[in-house]
Amino acid sequence: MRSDSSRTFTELARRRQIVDGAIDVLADEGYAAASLAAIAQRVGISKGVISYHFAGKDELLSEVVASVLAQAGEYMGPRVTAARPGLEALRAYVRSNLDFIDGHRRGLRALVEVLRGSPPRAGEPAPYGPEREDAVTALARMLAEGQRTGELTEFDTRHAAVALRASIDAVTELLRTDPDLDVQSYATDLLRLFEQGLAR
Amino acid sequence: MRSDSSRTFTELARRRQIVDGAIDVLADEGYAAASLAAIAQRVGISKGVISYHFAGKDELLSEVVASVLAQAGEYMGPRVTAARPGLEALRAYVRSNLDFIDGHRRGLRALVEVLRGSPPRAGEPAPYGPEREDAVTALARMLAEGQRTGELTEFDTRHAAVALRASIDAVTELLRTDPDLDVQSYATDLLRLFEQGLAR
Amino acid sequence: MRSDSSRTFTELARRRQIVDGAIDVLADEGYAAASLAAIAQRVGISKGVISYHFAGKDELLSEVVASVLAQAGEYMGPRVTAARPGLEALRAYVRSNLDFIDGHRRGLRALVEVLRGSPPRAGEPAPYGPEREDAVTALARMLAEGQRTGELTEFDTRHAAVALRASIDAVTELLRTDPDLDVQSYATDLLRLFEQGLAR
Amino acid sequence: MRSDSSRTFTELARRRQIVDGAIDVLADEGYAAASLAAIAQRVGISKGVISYHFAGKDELLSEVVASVLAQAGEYMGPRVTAARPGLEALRAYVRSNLDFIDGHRRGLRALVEVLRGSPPRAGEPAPYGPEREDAVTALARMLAEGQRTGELTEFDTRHAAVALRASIDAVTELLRTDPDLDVQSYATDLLRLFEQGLAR
DNA sequence: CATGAATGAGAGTTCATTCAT
DNA sequence: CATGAATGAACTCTCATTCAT
Repeated sequence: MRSDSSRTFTELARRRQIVDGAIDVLADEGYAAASLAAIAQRVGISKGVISYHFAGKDELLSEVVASVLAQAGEYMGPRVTAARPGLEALRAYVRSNLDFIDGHRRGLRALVEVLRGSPPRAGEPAPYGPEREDAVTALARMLAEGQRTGELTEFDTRHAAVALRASIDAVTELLRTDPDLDVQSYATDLLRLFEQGLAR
Repeated sequence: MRSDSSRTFTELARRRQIVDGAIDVLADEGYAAASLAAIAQRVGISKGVISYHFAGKDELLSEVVASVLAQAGEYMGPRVTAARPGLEALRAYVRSNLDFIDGHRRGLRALVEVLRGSPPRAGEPAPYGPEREDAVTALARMLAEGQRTGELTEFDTRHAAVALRASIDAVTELLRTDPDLDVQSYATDLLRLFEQGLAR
Repeated sequence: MRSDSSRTFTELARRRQIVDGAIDVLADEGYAAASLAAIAQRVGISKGVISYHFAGKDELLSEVVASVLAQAGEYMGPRVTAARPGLEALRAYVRSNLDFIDGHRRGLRALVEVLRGSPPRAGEPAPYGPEREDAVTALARMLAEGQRTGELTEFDTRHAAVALRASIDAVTELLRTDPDLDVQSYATDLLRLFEQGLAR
Repeated sequence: MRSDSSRTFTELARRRQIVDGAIDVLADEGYAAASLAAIAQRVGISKGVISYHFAGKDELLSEVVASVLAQAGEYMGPRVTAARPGLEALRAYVRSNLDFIDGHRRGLRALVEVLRGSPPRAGEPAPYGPEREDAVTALARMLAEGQRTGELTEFDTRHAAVALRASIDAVTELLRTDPDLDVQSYATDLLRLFEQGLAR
């Protein structure tokens, strides 16, 4: 993979444009309908351009995932960092994550489509499995920090992290069928549940 | 849809065999690779046989889902019914559900593949969305029952049900990357978390 | 081809039943939709029965054609024979033919479907070409007879026969789009046209 | 449907080439044998190319029909227009139509194959039924014009038009079994028949 | 840089036919 | 006699990819 800095400005702009088009198609029509032809049409370019700028469909979809994850990181990072380590950081994490999900529905929808649609390849880890694992691990670390500060009781941090991440991720799916879901309220309830459930 | 009783013994056996083959392929190679050709090859029959016994791929995949859900129902049903309504029933639900997941990994893997892979059709509800919704609703009812018995405090039962179902479902995904996961232990932790989190 | 007399009564009844079913499907749904499965379903038997009673689909369709042609012959034959040779016989031919077409729309529709749908085989005469040719020849003979009696002038009888047969056959097609067509009136006009056109 | 002018020169050439190949296969082997594979093989390209240039088989076959009809129009139009309205125009119509049929046997053969082979779709008019109807109507109008000029007597113009069109169309079928048919002579006989039959 | 054109593999589906029971 | 079951070939169509221009 070439780094961003090795690319010209125009090239980066084209890639950005294509990735955005892919997100649009994925969000609106789903993984199966997100053919290169459909994406090219949405962007208003020819299929060849995509092949020219991306090694293949896989790289394009990776870029979609990376793009959304990067945005999420940019949004959540400062908020979590600003919080006091431990319970407060956990709250910031959950709140900012759900805020982000609520505010970037299309991007999240596209992300989930790629995660769900990508076929596993024999002999390789599940597609985007490492990313998931990293997220769980990071969350487990925050919970452990809460234990260290004494705000949280003893429990298996990985198990709790798995449950919490799943509970957060469920919202994207939920929003599809119920766009009027009050995400803020869900965040509050989720935090109350986990705080009380994991409190000392 | 014809009923089981309108089918001959041989036909039911073939359908069963094909459904099992589909589950195998789905579990091992994922949704995208589960072509009729692949399934037929796995079973050792020709593609035409599948078309002969099923109206189409959709019906076959529906049968895969129905089959696993029916098995789950058979396993969980008696255990939940036997328990005292309220908290005890909730415990039976979570335990038996995770037990079932642990004991039917391939079936669950296949189920998830179908749920994830099935492309949405314009103007229709998300594929198997109703089934998901039903599961959440059933769980919410159990939580409400716990509130009525006084074992659980007041909270949004739907929100909690969403989180709990997501936390349970996460296990199937988890088992793919970590087959050694101690599901029993996860069940215990999950129950502790939710019981304490939702207790009066 | 076995003769009728070499068949048991039951067998003949079954063949009749299947041929009638084929006519129904052909008339209602067209050649392309007239699969053995569709015909078997319409009759209420299994596909195998058809294969048992007919050497193949070709023989079945031949039988459909033969059946309708035989009916037409039974209807028209006596009427034409009863007429005085020459112009009167010609009138009887055209009238009774159009009468028959008008009264056996489904059979004619089926007949036309088979004639149109049957794919030509390399090295063989056009399907049912001989039957068509026979019909033209017969008609040409009647016209020649009219010339001999002096009722008709000199002209190429084959050319006129071709035109007349085509003008008659056109009615079946016409009836499809315009079921209210007044066939009697068409017959009258057609006869006037040809009589005057070919009169001495 | 895109217009010709929105297509590149190369694309138009390819479409032309494919349409010609389709005509060849249709004329030589009939509708049933005119699969995309057969057409592609005849042209010497891969099946995909056809799908690339045509939305589907239907569009290709429509193009075959349109192509032949357009050629016919180009040939007949000026000849009919140049003639004095009434009987003379009618003569020009019949003569030029049969001339065209005689000179474009393969195209006509292909046209007839498509017309005959195209399966009817439930709820829609018969395939290319409107085109047929238009042809009959146009002919009826010419006959009516002949009545207005006093060259023709009173009769049902639609009935006569149906018969005349059928008599003309019969030639294509006839040419298949009898390639040596003298079309000119047939045209002469047909005109004499109809002129005398419809004359005042 | 970008395009249009072409490829070829693979998808699901249909269907006439065969055969053991 | 009749059936249900199975076959295997052929069908149209889709799509990621490649390539000459």
